[in-house]
Amino acid sequence: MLDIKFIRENAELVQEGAKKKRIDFDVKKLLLVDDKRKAINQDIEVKRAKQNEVSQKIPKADSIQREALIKEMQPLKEEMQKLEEELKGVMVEWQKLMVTVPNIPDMSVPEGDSDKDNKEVKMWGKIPKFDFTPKDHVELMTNLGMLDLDRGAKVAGFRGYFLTGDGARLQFALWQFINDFFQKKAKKDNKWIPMIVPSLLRREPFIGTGYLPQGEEDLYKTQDGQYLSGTAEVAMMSYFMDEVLDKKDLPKKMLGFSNAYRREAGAHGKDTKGILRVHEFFKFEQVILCEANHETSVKLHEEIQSNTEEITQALGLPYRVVINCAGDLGLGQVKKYDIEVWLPSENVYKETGSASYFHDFQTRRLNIRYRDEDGKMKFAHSLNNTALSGRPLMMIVENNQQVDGSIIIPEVLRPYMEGREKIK
RNA sequence: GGAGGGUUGGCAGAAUGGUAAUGCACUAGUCUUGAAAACUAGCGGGCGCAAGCCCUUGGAGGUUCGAGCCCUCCACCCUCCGCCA
Repeated sequence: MLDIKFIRENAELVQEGAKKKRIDFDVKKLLLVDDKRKAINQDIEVKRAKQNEVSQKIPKADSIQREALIKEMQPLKEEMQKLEEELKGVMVEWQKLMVTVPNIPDMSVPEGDSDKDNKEVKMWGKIPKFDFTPKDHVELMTNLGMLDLDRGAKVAGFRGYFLTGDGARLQFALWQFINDFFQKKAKKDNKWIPMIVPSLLRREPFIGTGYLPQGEEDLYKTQDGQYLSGTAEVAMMSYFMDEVLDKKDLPKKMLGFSNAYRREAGAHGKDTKGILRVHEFFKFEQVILCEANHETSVKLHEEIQSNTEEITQALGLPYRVVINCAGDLGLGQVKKYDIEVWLPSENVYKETGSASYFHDFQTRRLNIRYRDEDGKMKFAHSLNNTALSGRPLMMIVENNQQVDGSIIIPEVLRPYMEGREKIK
């Protein structure tokens, strides 16, 4: 959500931003509705001032005057009721338009229509060269008893899977590694509070983070009206919903762990093999709330990005970083980096995480504020990045495979795997 | 599932249906070598150069000239009972 005042004063900028994001949005239409809103509002305000004025006289008046005053107020009441009815209609339209106003992409965000236009900004590691025909993770993991897709489908349906034996152990090892990684960071700046967060959530957090009302069909919904979230971001960001934070506690840095549920409604035929695209997985997520300052947002954005790169490097996974083009940005995002890890079986880099910042787009919706030194209330800024999604597991398997089908365990994970070097 | 109680500013906490006290915290100023204390002002949001006006008591409706207060529905919190683990 953007400030309507800001939109009014920067209509052109907002329109340009929408265009750059390839989002169909007409700022003029909103401003027209807003004009109507303001006009009716003003009319009501004047009438209400009159009403307040007379109402204050009534208790002090004698009974004859009182009768007269009440009689005088009756037509005013009817007029106001009519105006309020009218305003209600305008407000419905106004609200509807307001939640569709996209945040403005940063200057450094490249033009483009889709993820094909994302720009590579960094590459790390060596793509493995195999002197044998590499296998995909399905074959490797199934052979090693790490993954059971047949029973996954039998029990959970399409895209269902079980991680078994060393598959489960390796996944646990990754989680422990991530947790320790951030514990070490926490020792330095006393931040990075670990949290285990719910994924069965009320509607408000999704509206607040910008996943609803647009993404209705991407989410699972329960018969009680809650939704299952596709990322811990939704719950973590909403943790401080409707609260006022102490400025001295900022930035808040949180490391959250949760289930992630994705309907993948638009991706029925896509990535149907293996566990690249699944309906349910676990994920570590970094979320930061900071002071309302662009430079601070940018600095922390780089920080959470570098955290994820450090992790990926520690795991020895070759990756590249792309800056998302404007057409590939979400409604609220100002700028986004994707980190993509090399997937040998498909000969491409595949996304494993995504780092974005929002300025106060989310916090305005979620009503997360802090009191600044000047005594004023301000909406905080928010950012988030994946720390570890479900994908690195299969990336490790494919990149570290040996000719005999065994898997070299990344050194940093060995302490969590009884010191073993290989899965065979 | 049943019964009852509750939700007011950053926090605590008042308000016979007559238009949101007060305290604490916070910010600025005065005083002070500095701090504390004391004093003064500000301290939810919007419009306005200003005077000032409007909105704001969990949310949505209703009754009324006027609703924090009365009525209806909803959300959440607490206590007890039942059920399950």
